[in-house]
Amino acid sequence: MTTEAPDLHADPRRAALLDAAASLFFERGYAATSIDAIIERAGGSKRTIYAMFGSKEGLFEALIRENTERMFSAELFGGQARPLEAALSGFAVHLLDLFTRPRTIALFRLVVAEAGRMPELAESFHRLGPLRGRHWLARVLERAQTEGEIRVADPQLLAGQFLGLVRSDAYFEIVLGLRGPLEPGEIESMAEAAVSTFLEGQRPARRVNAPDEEI
Amino acid sequence: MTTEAPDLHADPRRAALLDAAASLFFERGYAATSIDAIIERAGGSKRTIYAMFGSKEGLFEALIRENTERMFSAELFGGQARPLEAALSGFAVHLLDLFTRPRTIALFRLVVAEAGRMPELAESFHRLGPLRGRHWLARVLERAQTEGEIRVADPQLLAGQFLGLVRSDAYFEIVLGLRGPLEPGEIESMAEAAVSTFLEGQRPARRVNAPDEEI
DNA sequence: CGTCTATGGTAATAGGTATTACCAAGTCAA
DNA sequence: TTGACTTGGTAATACCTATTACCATAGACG
Repeated sequence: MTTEAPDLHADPRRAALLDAAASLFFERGYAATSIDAIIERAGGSKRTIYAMFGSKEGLFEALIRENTERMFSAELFGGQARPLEAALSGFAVHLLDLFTRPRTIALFRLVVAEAGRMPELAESFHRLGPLRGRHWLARVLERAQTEGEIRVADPQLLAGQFLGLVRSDAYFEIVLGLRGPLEPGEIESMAEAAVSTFLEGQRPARRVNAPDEEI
Repeated sequence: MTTEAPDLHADPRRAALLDAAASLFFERGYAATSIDAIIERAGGSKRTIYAMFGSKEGLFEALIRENTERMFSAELFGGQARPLEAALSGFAVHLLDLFTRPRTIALFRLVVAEAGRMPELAESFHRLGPLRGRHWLARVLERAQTEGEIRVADPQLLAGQFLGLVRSDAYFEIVLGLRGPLEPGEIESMAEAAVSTFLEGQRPARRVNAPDEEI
């Protein structure tokens, strides 16, 4: 009883139930996963689930929220902010690494699948997860503007552009299960390519100097 | 018996079943939709469904395939290819319009939800839908390279970058149900912004001429 | 006219579902 | 020891599920 968290953490029963439920929801989806199956994997009694989470949907919501918070932990979005090129590269690598992990993909699929029927769930996933990254990025872009490295009309819109550019089409394909998670080398080259296009564009005739161009 | 298509088209029973099934799957998801509910909405008998599609999954696959083909009809990806800027703008507008429609979003959610359990379904959705757009775009970029408008190392990768840039973060948010479909004005300004960043980049210090810059 | 096939309607099969109830066993503090 | 509580285990409730079987009708085709 030294410094006890109010609700979560350090309840092994609760953690076991959430773990079993997460792996089942991840592999079978929400509707196809039964409370019986969760109990069969975690042990214990259904009463415990209903006492702790109220309903199947309550269990699902708690699970999505806590997994989102754990996966998108704050350290990922706190790197150096200067110089801009390095900040963007580092952010892009973190983003690709995090977003393309199998567990992150499974979580995203689950949220997308139920987004039409559980709008608050999708909202909380976005707020606790991806939105934090976009806000951090927008702040970086705003600071770069005050230092004259870039001219920004709308930092949020520009941050959204950069996010899309980094994910490119590869994220789309991974979400669809058409390719497995990315190799570290792929992540780095995709991040470099995204930063380059974002800053310099693809029309070389208008570039003054193109530093590392192959002949 | 003049020019009869081999399997689909012009079978009103089949069309009614697929229509009812589509709207139910779209609003409830795959697992939560029952054959009984489909029959209740479309009329007829369950035997007919099993005679025509073999199983619930067969019905689902046929429905996804045919809806994908219809929504991503070829005309959308056949516009003018020159000048490059106009081609990219037109493509971006079409892409945003198509991808953010409620029916396209519902279809995508369904495919993503089952991508882990029905990989061939996701593959066929991608091949019959989004992939066609990327191939068209890659060809446009390749042609622009031969005309000297752009320098392209890997047309497919660059096409993927452009697709991500156009979708930006807005598509992500629409898929999550956080904002409704885009207004035509939004679509056009997002498309313009994407083309500009793609071609010119965001570092004005290195640009030689920036045509329409506000003071 | 008689088949043949496709369909609608109903019911059977063989389960599975979320949720609540009930009861025995354990846990903890006073 | 007493009481308050949280659990595990089992069973009941009141359905819903995909799939197959059966039968009567209806239209098509020779």
